[in-house]
Amino acid sequence: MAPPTKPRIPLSRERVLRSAVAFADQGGIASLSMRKLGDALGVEAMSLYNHVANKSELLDGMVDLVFSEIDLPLGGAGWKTAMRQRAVSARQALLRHRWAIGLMESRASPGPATLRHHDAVIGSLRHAGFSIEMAAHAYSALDSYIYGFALQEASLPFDTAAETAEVAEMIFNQFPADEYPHLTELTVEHVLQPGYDYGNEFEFGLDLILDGLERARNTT
Amino acid sequence: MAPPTKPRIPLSRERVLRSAVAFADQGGIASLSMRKLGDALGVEAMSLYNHVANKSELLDGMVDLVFSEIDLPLGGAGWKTAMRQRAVSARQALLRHRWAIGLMESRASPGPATLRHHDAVIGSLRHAGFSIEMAAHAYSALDSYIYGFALQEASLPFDTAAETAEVAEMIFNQFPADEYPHLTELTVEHVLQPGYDYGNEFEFGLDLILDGLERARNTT
DNA sequence: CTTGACAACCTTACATCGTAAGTCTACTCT
DNA sequence: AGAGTAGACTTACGATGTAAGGTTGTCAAG
Repeated sequence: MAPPTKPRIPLSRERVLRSAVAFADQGGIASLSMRKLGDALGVEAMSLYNHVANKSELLDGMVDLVFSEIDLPLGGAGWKTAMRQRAVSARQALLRHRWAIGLMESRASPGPATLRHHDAVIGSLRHAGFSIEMAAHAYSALDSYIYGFALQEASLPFDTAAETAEVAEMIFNQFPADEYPHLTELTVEHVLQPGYDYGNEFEFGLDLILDGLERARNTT
Repeated sequence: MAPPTKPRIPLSRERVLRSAVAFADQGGIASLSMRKLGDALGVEAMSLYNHVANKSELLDGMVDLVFSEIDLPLGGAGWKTAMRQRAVSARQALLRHRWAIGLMESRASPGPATLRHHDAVIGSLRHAGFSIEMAAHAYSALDSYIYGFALQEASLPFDTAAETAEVAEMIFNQFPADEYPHLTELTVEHVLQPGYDYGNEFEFGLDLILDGLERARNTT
C-alpha cells in the first residue's frame, strides 16, 4: 500500500523561531546553523527560508521572542514595585537564554515584543508622574543596569561553587600570587566562601537605582 | 640585480592584535576573518597562527587590548572621583571599539590588562574604606551599569540626529500610529528634539549609583 | 665554513557555513 | 480537470577556520 502522506507538522515562522531558541539554549548561539536547525526540525536548511528571510532576521526574531517572555510592568502597585518586578523578570529571561544578550549589540531592528515592552515601561513611569525627561533618565539607567548585569552573568565562566573554585585557581595559577592582590583578596574571602552566588548582587544594585530615581523624581 | 630581501616588518602577536582591532573598528567584527586580517598585514592567513593559537584567542586578545585602554582609577582624589573618571574612560574605550561589548558574552578567559583593571578598581574601593562585601556590591553595580550602557549605545542604530529621525520613522511606519503611544511620545518630544544625544544619559545614571553607594557605605 | 635546528612564513586541502537559483509536489480554487 | 501556488527539496558557489605539511632564512654549535 502507498505510505500515508507524511504526518509532518508543517513549518511556520513561529516553529522555526522556537526551535532556534531551544537549540541556542542548549548548544550556544555559535553552534546554531541553518542546516542544524533544519535537521532539528526534520527539514532541509533551505526550507527555513520560506519562513525567515535570512539568518540575521532569524536572530532578530529570536531576540524578540526572548523579550516577549519578560513580564510587562503591572499597573496596580506603584512604580517602584512594577519596575523591580519587571527588572527581575528581564534578568530571568536573559539568564534562561544566555546567548540573547550577546546578540543585542549586532541587532539593530527591534521586533514588536521589544517595542511593546519598552512602551509599557515608559508608560508605567509616565503614569507614576515621571516627566518625559525623567522617564528617559530612569529608563536608560534601569535598562543599562539590567543588560549589563545579564552580560556579566552570561560571561561568567562558572555556575556552581565547584566550577568557581576551579576557574579561580586556573586564572591565578597563570600569574605570580601577588600580581593582583585585591582581586585575590576579594576572590578568596568573598567569592570562594560557601553560599556565594553572584546572582544575589542583582537586587543590591537594582535598589540603589530605584531609590536614587525616587529621590531624583521628588527633587525635579 | 637581485631585489633586496623584502623589507617586510616581521609579524608579532602585538602587531596582529593591533591590526585586528583596527580592522574591527573599521569594518565591524563580523567582517574580520583570518584571511582578510592576513591581507591587511601583507601575509597569508595561516601565518597568523604562529602568533595566536586560534581565532578565539585572537578575540580574547582584542578584548584585553581594549581593557588596556581604560584609565585605571587614580589614587589621590577620593573614591567617587576615581570611580567616575574610570567609568567615563571605560565608556569611551567601549565606544571607540563598539564590537568589544558584544564579544564579552562569549569570552570566558580574561587577559592580564582586564585583571589588572579589576584589581585596581577593587583596590581603590578598599583603600577608601569599603568592606570586602561593599566593594563587591559597588563593583558589580558600577560595572553592570557601564557595560549595559555601552551595550545600548553600541546597539543604537543611529549616531547623528538625521539618522535618528530616519530610523524612528522607519520603525513607526511599520505599525499603526497609536500602537506604542508612550514610546512615540518619548521619541517625538524628547529623542527627536534638537540637541538630543543619548550619550548624555550616561552621567545621570552613573551619579545615581555613585550617590547610592556613598549612602550605602555610610550606613553599613 | 658547514651543518642542522628552529622559527616564521606559505601552500594545499577539507569540512562547514549562508544562501542564490531552480525544481518538484501536493494543496486549493476555480 | 486544470491552473496556480506555497512550501518543501536539490544543487552549487564562495567564504570561513584551521589541520597538515612544505619552504626558507637565521643563527649557534661543530
